[in-house]
Parts: sequence; C-alpha cells; structure tokens
Amino acid sequence: MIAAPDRTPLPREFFDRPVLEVAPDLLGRTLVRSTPEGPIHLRLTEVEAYDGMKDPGSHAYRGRTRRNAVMFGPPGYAYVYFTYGMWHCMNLVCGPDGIASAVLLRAGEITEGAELTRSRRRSARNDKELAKGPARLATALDIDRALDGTDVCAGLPSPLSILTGVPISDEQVRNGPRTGVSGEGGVHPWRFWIANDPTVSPYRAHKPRRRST
DNA sequence: GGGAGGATTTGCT
DNA sequence: GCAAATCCTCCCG
Repeated sequence: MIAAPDRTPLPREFFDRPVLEVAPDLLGRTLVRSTPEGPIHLRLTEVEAYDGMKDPGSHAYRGRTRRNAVMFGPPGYAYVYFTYGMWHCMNLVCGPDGIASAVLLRAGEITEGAELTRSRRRSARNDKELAKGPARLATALDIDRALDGTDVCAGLPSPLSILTGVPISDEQVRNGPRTGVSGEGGVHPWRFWIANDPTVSPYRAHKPRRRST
C-alpha cells in the first residue's frame, strides 16, 4: 500500500545536515508558495549544492557580504539573490549556523496553482517549462528579494515552506556537473536531478560574456 | 535542438 | 569597471 503524502513542513533538523546530504533528499519534495491568489505547489526535480566558503562556485567563497549574509545564518531559511540584471534565484540554507552552505532550487513541476504562474511566464510554451531553470522557477512563484531570509520551517501559513511529501528512491537520483558555474567551481558533480523527468533544465556549461560593441 | 547575441543592474574588486 | 549559480529571441538545420 502506498502511504499518503506527509503534508507537514520539513523541520529545521532536515536542513541542519551536510548540504550534499540535503540536496538529493530535497528531490520530490513540494515547495509551497503561498500568495494572496492562492497556493502554488512545486515538486522539486533539480537542485544544486553550494558547499561552504571553500567552494569557489559559491557566493560565500569570498566571505560574508550584505548580499549573502543569510547563507551564513542558521539552516531552513531562503537565500534569494538577484543576478544578470533581471532574474532572481532561490536557495535553501543548510548546515549549522555559521556554515555558508545552500541548495539552489533549479527546476520543478507545478502540481497545483499552475494558472497562477502562467501570466508571469508568458514565454513558456508548455507547462513543463513553467519552472524549468532557477530564474524561471523564481519568476513562476513570484519570488524576489523581499523573500530573502524567509523561514521555511515556520509552519503554515508562511510565504514559503517545504512539505515532507514522499521522498523519491535513490535509484531515481542522478548527479553531474553544476550548470553555469565559472572556473574550477564547475567541476564538482553537485547538481542533482530526477532521472528522465521532463521538467529538468538542459545542462549548460559556463560561457564568459563578451563586452557589447 | 542548439548556438549566437542581447537584455539589464547589482555587488564587489 | 566588469562579471554574474540566466533567459529570451532569432536563426539555422
């Protein structure tokens, strides 16, 4: 018999572990974004781990700044940053207070409230593309820096929380190099996704940008 | 489906 | 100044 999904939010202890344990364990869980129009549910299908100050791919590599301060705090909080002049990306802070590790939420499947996301994702040609990529995910769920530092373990109602759900089996987890990470930080196979899931974003190696003419 | 080029602004060196 | 944990449109095949 199949157990019903557990709708309690993941407790803080879930995030208070090494980030390389937490990242694959997040796959298949449901991120709940509560909005005035109603809840949006996102089943996580792809994530990336950023492992502390030693990780050259991490925003924490060059130390604490105002931008990345949440990464250095306690686990179970959202770190939301702005990049490329246009986009937001969301992470979940892991490990104990003082260790700047986090998991980037890269893609997922909208399982409830898709109609609330389509007006923000006009370029999506089908529902699989609504949250296929970290900035698309944040756009679909109306996530911006106002949510930086949000406690995702506070319990409902909260702007953001993660339902315990039903974890997926290890056999369904794949891993490989991180996407779009420059330099030596890109070599770590710390991107995790669900095998054969159509909402996983395509792999793209980092490409330095040329100056405009 | 994949590559090139542009968009657009913040944060840090 | 310039790079940035990206995405979109256009074009090609």
